[in-house]
Amino acid sequence: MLVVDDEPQIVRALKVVLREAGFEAVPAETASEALDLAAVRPPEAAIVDLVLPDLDGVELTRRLREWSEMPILVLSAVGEEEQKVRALEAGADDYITKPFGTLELVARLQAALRRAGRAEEEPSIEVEGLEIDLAARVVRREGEPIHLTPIEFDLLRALVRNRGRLMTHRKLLAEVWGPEYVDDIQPLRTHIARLRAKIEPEGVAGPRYIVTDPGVGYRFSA
Amino acid sequence: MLVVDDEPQIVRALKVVLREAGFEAVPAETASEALDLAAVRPPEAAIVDLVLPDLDGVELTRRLREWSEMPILVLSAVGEEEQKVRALEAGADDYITKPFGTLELVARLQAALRRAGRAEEEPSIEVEGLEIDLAARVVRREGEPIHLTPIEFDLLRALVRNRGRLMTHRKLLAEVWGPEYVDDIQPLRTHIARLRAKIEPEGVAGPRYIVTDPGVGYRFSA
DNA sequence: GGGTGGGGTCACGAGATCGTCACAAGCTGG
DNA sequence: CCAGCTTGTGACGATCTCGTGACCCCACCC
Repeated sequence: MLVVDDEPQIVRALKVVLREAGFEAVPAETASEALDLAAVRPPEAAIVDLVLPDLDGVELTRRLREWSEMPILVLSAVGEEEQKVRALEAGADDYITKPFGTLELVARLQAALRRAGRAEEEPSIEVEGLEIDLAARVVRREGEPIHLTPIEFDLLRALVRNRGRLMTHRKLLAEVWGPEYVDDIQPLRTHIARLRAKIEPEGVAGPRYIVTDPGVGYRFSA
Repeated sequence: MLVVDDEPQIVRALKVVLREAGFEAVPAETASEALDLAAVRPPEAAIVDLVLPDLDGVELTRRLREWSEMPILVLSAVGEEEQKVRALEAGADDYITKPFGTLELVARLQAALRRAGRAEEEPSIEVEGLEIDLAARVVRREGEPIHLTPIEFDLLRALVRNRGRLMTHRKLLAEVWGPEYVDDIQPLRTHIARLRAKIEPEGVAGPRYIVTDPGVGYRFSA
């Protein structure tokens, strides 16, 4: 995440906000520095202030667009319409006027990333040889695809989405079967057994991924 | 260009602005009317007011996103941050607060359209002897052209564009037949069978390309 | 009017999936 | 050590889902 601004306090604020949202901020003070940084290690997206010491943000946007399709957000204190139009026509993905809410900034950034990176953005999880792609609905063990029935997959998904955390019997039943089945524990046991038979490594004593918390529920070990 | 707003003067203003920018505005006064219109003839993009008589703009956005990836711009008089975040998280591409400049609106609309079109598909795909030219609507097996009916081709295209990923019955039905047919599974089965008869190699046990995930949908094996 | 191609509907056999049950094994507290 | 509980698991039948061939309807074209 490239952050281009010559005001240190803005950069510092953005760094904090972005880190909280799970992004790493790479700062640049000038347009030329930004272009150099982007060329060396292409960032996932750029946040560009309109006012910079050398080139302005619109021109920087244009230069970046010559070779990159990364999302670009332009920040500015002035809300003048002509500037917005120029920035957007230069290829910016969004134009945000200061003062802006940090939540809004993050939301707009994520909206831009969602648009741009649908192909690359994979909610794919890998844990020690087990690979789970929630979007594609594919599970692989050591690269080999494993076929799971709908209930098995839903069960695994519920556990993986809360990996590390304990899922009570009732929670799992409510999520997979529906809230009216929270007391039907036996089918849950059966399906956990079937799921383990498919994903757990053979020949090892005790389950590796899905561990039982006796009397309470199951958890996916992180 | 779908315009959803219950205030006639806004709709009239948008119509003029959009026509000047080269777009045709299709007006809808309520969310349900908008959903119906979009289902019958999918627009290139939608401009949605936050306040509507039936559902609010955020909910409408969510409904549209269930089956469409068209650009959606949300308009609102209130500039409250929480609303913006909700709208963007629901899948909106931009959030514009009234009063807005018409030039800005058009610029943001065009930015959204540019982004949407940027993710162009590869026009031709080949997988183990099966060659699919999306642009020319031609399919070849071992170099021999195969004739597919419109539905068969749309079905194959939807599967191939998401190869490796699972396509649920509902997704396929929404994409090929339209969102109002998401429950008509039987025709889907029939057309999958016809499509397989044309593209799958003969004499081999089990389908090579289009595999079934019982109870969930189909996937094009990668 | 007849022919043709596309697409929906139906019925039925085959197969996959799921819940139930029975039983063995393990843990726990007395 | 034993009774009582929970858990894991294999077998089995009921049920749901899928694939498929036959049929019909409709629009279009000669």
